[in-house]
Amino acid sequence: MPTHFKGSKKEIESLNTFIKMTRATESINHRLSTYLAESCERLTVSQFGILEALLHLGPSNQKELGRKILKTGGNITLVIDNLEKRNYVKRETDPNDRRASIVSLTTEGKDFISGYFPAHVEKIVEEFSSLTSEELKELGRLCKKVGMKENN
Amino acid sequence: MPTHFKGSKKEIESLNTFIKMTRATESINHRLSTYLAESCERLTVSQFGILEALLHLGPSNQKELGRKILKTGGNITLVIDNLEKRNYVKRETDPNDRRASIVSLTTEGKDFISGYFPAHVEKIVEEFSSLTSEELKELGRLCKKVGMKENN
DNA sequence: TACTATTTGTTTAACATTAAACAAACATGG
DNA sequence: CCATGTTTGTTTAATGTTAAACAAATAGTA
Repeated sequence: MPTHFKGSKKEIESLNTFIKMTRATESINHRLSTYLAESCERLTVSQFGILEALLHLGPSNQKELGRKILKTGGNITLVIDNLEKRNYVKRETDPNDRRASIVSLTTEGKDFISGYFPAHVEKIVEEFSSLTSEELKELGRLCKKVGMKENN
Repeated sequence: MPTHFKGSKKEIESLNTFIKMTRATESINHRLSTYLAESCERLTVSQFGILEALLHLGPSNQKELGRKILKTGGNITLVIDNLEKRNYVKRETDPNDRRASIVSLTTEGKDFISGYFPAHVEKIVEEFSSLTSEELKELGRLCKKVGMKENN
């Protein structure tokens, strides 16, 4: 559903692209999130994000994890609390800095995420299956170009 | 930060594009949301979304609004409750269907949203200013193509 | 060494978000 | 007309999300 706004060509095009981009991202995430919740009772996208980060980065402190998945400190605390409850991760005080804790995957967590990840990848490939290889690359390039705006 | 995943070319490209797309959308939304909260004390993106929809569609029931901004019924109730508290919207029972309520902008809400909206547009134009006209259109086309996947 | 600035995770408050359950109202079909 | 199915908004429970405030720990400087 395009915007009802009446403005310059540039304005309308920008608004419409923003809407399409937001819609597409939300749709994909919704589908991924639904599939995830079905595959592992009520696991959420943010919890998955932490597990994924730990799988690839290895044990990390909360600050690093927050930076990796772009969430705030308070949020990380909650998400990790809930993952701890599920016994997917454990926290240990960092011997080098007692303010910090090192978060790592438990055996259970490792088993889950390494088992699930290929299905996750499969799902994502499926989400972009309507695009050609060239289009996929171009979409990535354009998103990166837009997202880089504030890095200058 | 690209994925650490080792897989086929298609898989890696899909994952990377997904990450870029998500990152870009979140960045833009974060900046818009910050600007919005500064412009009107603690107004949230979802509240703005309802106001925007009402500005363009006129008085609507909650179901329509939920469909327009792609949020669930329970969430709409909360967001509108909070907008009502700010006296930006009002609810009236629909005379044709007593289960439903018609939500409309108050004078205050109308003043705010019609005054703020041009700045919102300006911000979005700015967010996409790194793209050429052609790129902007192409980004929109690709996002639409991806997002349409589940409409078949 | 002492003081100040910075950092790390936690807590708090307010709001968002979903799925599921529910009640009232409406629509449909026999 | 009545019974059944559907719809609309609300409530509930669980989780997410942010900014701000805070305390403990660390780093830097005089």
